[in-house]
Amino acid sequence: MDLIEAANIVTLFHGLPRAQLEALASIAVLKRAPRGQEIFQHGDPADGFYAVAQGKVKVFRANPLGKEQILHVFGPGESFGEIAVFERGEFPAGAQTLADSILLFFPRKAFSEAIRKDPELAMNMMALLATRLRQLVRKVEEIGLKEVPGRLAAYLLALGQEQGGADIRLDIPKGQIALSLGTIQETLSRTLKRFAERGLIRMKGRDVALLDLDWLERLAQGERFED
Amino acid sequence: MDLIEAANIVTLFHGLPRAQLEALASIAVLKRAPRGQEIFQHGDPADGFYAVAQGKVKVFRANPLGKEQILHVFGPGESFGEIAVFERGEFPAGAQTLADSILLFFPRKAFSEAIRKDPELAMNMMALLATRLRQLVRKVEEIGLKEVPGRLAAYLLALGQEQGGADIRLDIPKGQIALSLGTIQETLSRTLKRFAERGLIRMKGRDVALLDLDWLERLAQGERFED
DNA sequence: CGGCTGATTGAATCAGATCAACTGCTGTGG
DNA sequence: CCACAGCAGTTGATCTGATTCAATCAGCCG
Repeated sequence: MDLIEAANIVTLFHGLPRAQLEALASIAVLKRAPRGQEIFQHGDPADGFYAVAQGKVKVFRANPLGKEQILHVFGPGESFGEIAVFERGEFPAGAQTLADSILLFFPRKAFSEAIRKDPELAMNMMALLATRLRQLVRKVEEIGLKEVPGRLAAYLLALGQEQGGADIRLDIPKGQIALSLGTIQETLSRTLKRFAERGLIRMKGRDVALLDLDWLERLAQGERFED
Repeated sequence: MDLIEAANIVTLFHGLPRAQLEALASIAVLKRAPRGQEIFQHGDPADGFYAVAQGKVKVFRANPLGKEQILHVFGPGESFGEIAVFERGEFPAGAQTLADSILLFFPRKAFSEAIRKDPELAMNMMALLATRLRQLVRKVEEIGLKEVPGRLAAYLLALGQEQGGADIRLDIPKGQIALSLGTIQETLSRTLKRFAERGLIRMKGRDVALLDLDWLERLAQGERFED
């Protein structure tokens, strides 16, 4: 995979003319990172942002006691750490790969110039930041307002959308899903089991079949899960 | 208060030349809203964003059961609802005044053009979105990772920064503070009492004196509150 | 065949929510 | 100026969802 090819799949760059794409590719640095590799830590000096060409990266915060809250898991085409471009300073969260990955790194200064010169790119960036903002708003809502069954239902339905069907495959370990939902592995395990017992889903290893979409939908809306 | 004067205090517009400021003021609509007024609801069609010239506005999400999570409280100079500029669609949260307020409304279309034409304004907007993102990341961390005492300590310390001293005055009702911390009034009341009993703070009505900054700091870092 | 990581299950515990009653303050109108 | 309505805040008793601690199990790879 070469730089141009990699840059091409970054959604942030969609709709840009070829020349501009090449210019961006020329400032990018290709990085390979095996599964489990740390990209940056919370508090590291932030002097650029990343895009995922291949693989999976989680962005998270952790507290001193070791508990962790995943903010988002990014896949191919998505970028993360954009805050670093506009605010000098430190990354507000850490990032680590969940699979062998290929990343593009865009140094702050060079990218900042590119964006100042190209209004189209700037608009794309603002749209991206707005989307990210919306995601986080949803996350705050989920964690602050819904109980675990509601969050799980929302997660499963989102996966269904993404994978286009009611038969889905969990793409990351359950423990990581739990951290993303603001809970822990044990609780997730129990909740999945309850879902299965009530006929909401059928589960076998990492494969899940969504059986009662209607009920899941209601749970995701915030309705209580009464057995 | 006239439009220009109002637009001048919006931090998003800081550093812009006078002419540009006037152009922006010319597309703005001045709105007065008494305390308790709803600005927009979650799900309303979003065709512009707002800035606070005077007063206080809370932005929040609520679930069907009536529970509410405040995302942020905005004061003079701050703007909210910017997502509406870049993503057509619906507001992802609701907004309501917490005090008699004067607001500026910027219609999506006109502002969108302004931003496309003025790279300086675009950079300001990106910086603003990045800041907002950082705030939300912190919020997710607080709610997902810290217990109520930790969140409260962080809130009090932030107020201390803001008001420049260890003697602070709660600027919104305690019930609203609770909703912002992802808890409820009763729990907040009890936690404040515990803080006072341990000598962390002294409280009289809405006035709070921060006595043990060190301990508060440690709590805000995520350390447990053992009595 | 161990050995490791991921996952499940059970029992005990706890922080915080809920329900309910009560206090105190403030502004309004007789 | 007092009485009363109404909201904000406090406090107590109880309940519960979720975490914690601990043990066990399943699957996979070298």
